[in-house]
Amino acid sequence: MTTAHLTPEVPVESVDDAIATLKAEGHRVSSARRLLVEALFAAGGPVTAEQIAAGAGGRVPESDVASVYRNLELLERVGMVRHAHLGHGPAVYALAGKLAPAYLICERCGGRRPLTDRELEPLRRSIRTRFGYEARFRHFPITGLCATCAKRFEGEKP
Amino acid sequence: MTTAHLTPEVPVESVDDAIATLKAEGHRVSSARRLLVEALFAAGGPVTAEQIAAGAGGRVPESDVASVYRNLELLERVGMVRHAHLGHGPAVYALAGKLAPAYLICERCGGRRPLTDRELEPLRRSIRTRFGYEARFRHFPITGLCATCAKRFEGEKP
DNA sequence: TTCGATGCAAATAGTTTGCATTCTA
DNA sequence: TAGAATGCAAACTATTTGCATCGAA
Repeated sequence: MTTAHLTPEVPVESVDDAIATLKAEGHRVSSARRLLVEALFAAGGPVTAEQIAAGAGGRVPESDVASVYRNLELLERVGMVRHAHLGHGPAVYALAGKLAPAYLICERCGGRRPLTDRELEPLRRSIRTRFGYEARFRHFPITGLCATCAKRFEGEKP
Repeated sequence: MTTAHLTPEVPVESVDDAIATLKAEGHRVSSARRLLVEALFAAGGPVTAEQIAAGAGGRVPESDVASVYRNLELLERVGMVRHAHLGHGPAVYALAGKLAPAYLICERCGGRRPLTDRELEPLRRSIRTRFGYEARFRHFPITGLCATCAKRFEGEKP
């Protein structure tokens, strides 16, 4: 694990923007890096490293998973990418701003409900006030039961 | 992954109590199972499967990791044990009631602050009211920055 | 004496690392 | 053309599974 999750987000508008940002930070731009950025834009939302390597978003010949991981880490250090663990499987990665600041995930049906910063603020404030923590909720999901499953669950276990 | 996290907790008072519970449910009691239960009681709090296999709590010769995992899963199905993922490493397991219902974990220093059900209730209520979710927070930590690190962090990134 | 439980080894998933080669700046 | 980045293979961590053997009931 790195401390990349403490990096401030650096949103990029386009592939070219991303490439320019990389160059500006003194990094080289290889075809693997360009493909990665293109795949992230094409995906538009959270994807796994494996998906990207396999050619997410229609990109056919993608690069090696090892390179994908290495470059995702670079993009994350730069702030263009963020990742989260939304369950037991592989981590998901997305361009800054394309990964919700938090997710409610149902332990029963797996349903994923993204939350906005606005929706999170009351929770954050409550935790700040009562425990002195700056809760982020970003790296792991808030697990529980969605309304539907909660109802069904009650019924099954009376 | 199983759905064991939906199992209601079945607290046990002692090793003998646990053994009796297992028998009552029709399970056999092997020395590996007894050692596992003893290790969990000796640990008193969250431990990893590896730690147990290595002989946590002073138990010297413990059993194979595979058996430890298999038996932890059994105990979890029965409700005597619960596990959580508190970070990127291995899962931690504890006897029912010995694992806090949620943890605040600092992304910076790694500090772990257990929360009580009483402390969690306002958060749960808020989420219930606003999103219709029964949030549990049990399986993954609430990540963020503890008061100390939040202060230091602000200072470093003005 | 039977079937469940064990230990061992091998498989698996996700991710990381070492290294010779390739390519960018 | 120097040094960074790549692909490939191998290592690694956490966990699961197959299977022959063992042991509890």
